[in-house]
Amino acid sequence: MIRIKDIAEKAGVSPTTVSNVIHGNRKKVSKETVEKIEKLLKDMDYIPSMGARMLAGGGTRVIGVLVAEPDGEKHHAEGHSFANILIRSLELEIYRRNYYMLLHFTATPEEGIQFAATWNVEGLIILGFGTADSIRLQSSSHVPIVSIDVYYDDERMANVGLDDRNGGRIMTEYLLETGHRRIAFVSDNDIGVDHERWRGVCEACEAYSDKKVHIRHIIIPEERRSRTEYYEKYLEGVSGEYDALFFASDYYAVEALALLADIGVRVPEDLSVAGFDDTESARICRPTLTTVHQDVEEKAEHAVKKLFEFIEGERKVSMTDRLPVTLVLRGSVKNR
Amino acid sequence: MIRIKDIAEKAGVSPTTVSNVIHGNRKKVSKETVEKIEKLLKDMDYIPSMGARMLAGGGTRVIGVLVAEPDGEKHHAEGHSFANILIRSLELEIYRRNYYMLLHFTATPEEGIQFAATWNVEGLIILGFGTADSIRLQSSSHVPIVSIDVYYDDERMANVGLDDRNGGRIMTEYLLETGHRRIAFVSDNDIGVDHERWRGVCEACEAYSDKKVHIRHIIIPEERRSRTEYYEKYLEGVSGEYDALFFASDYYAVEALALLADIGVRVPEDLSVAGFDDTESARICRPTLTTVHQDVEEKAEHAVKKLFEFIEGERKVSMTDRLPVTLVLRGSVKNR
DNA sequence: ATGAAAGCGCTAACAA
DNA sequence: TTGTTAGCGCTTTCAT
Repeated sequence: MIRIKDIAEKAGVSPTTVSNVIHGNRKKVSKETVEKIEKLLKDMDYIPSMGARMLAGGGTRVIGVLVAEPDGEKHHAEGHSFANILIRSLELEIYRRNYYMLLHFTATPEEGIQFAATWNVEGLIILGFGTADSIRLQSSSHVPIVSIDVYYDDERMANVGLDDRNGGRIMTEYLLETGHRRIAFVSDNDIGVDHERWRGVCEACEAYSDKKVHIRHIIIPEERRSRTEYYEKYLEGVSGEYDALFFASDYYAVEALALLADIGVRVPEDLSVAGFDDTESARICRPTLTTVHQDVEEKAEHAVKKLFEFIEGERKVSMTDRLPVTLVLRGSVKNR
Repeated sequence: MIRIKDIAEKAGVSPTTVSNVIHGNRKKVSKETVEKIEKLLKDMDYIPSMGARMLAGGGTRVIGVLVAEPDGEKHHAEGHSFANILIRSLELEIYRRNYYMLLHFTATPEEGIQFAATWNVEGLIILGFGTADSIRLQSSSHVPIVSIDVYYDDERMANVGLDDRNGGRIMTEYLLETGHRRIAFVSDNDIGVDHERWRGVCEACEAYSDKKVHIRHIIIPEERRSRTEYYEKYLEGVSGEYDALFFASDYYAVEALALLADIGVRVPEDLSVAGFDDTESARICRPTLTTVHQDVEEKAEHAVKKLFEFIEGERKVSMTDRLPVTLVLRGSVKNR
């Protein structure tokens, strides 16, 4: 292992000078020295020791990414297929800035805090946590934190999410315009993101001229088994009761598409179906899924950008950013 | 921040003793002292400094996970939906052993090596790399490395993968038994994993009594656009030419299912379709997909277990492990 | 423009 | 069973 000291000796200068060159403090070093050292650094294949760096207090260059681990269940990991892309994009963005990503799946915020403290991370990106847990994390840690997809009562927390309400609204407007009057919004909860999407649904209906609109929010079980049981009971009658089913995620929508096909309900002829997210599956299923598009990579980029604004001491970092969503029209919705 | 020194002072002992308690060297410390220190550690909320630990040479407790970044393309990330679960399972296993996972998506092996050296990782798990890159990584780094899903010419590298050949074989045997005689194996390459699966296909056919069997290996473009174009040209005639299409991944199989539906080819009536992996999508598509099941979590567990056998100096670590696969019969294949 | 020196928190070899 | 001590490689302050 080549140390700064080794380079210094070879160059006939002091370790301080080498350190200065490494950190680009070029005002303190003569041009010739800089060049000489830089060549040596390369030739001798110098690789910094993160341990020493961390200890010496130069910053750890570690960003922690905390992913909420839904208590021992794995179905979630499968459902949220974009967590994959998100994590990848986060790492790309973090590494681009010469930082490193320490990824941890944590069941409790407390453990997450300990994790962050142990590594003395310079910043934290958290995802999948509820409001309460996110606040707990924010308040018990003093490093910059950016959360993804959380809704706070006040707007003092740094967060990047989607314009979920608008997503709910534009899809519902579209459904209304295409003649749907009995619309069910289907999600597995009524908090955070899904609550906002549902509010968007409501707003669109309230603003609509034709008041003979029926909407309902159906909450389905999150756990797959229970959900299947639920569908076995209620899916049969659904096409008589509703014109359109608007699911809070493509995952649920695609699943429903299959189950509807099983019981002979034709989509979109008998019933329209819409999703949210625009994942790969929305393009691959049949009929193709009309859905609300979100740009996951943009989300990651934005979150990292924001985190670094914090880290670099930017004063006026916006708190909650809601990235835009767009409508993607495909085959699962038809004019009535 | 609470240091070992602080705890030591409070307890009236030396830092060494505290360190010993922390590391469970209980033979060197009296029982009362252990208890006293442990209480203090908890009460004062001691959190170790990884930087200091790394520097002092007690091991970094960092495992690097290197994921090959297919040159700038993102379709891959979407396709391999199990990378998600794999990474999560890896972290869980690593953390269970009180280690930390540093995740990095790298375009070149060289960068990966630098990454590993910078952090002085105690071990490396690599995935998505080809044979050549994997060997390059193995030979230029002196930490234990376990690769996932790589095929080496010799068996000197530590690797965990699937019994891919058997997977290809059992599916093909099943197809033959159910009366299929013209079978195409479809993948986007003919190396590594896919090559093995294809060999399995061949072996099954060679061993089959009825020799009037036609098999072919079709290579489709990896890039989605080109693949779509390819399908537009050739998919039309496929049901006349083959009885069954056996795809090297569920992802491709499900995609084909949709495209076949588009052009009016009925699966399984006109043509049987099979996949490999048994991902979530195989259950959700219609018809449901007959496929070869692999256990991704087991793969992760196994890889980490193996890596730690190396780290702990185990001499007789097996080199290549091939985890079992099983047949999953669903609706996309029918008796002919 | 360059260097000397202190110290970050911890571990481990050695002493007591 | 417990303590003393010497670094690990780097950054940073203060001299020069």
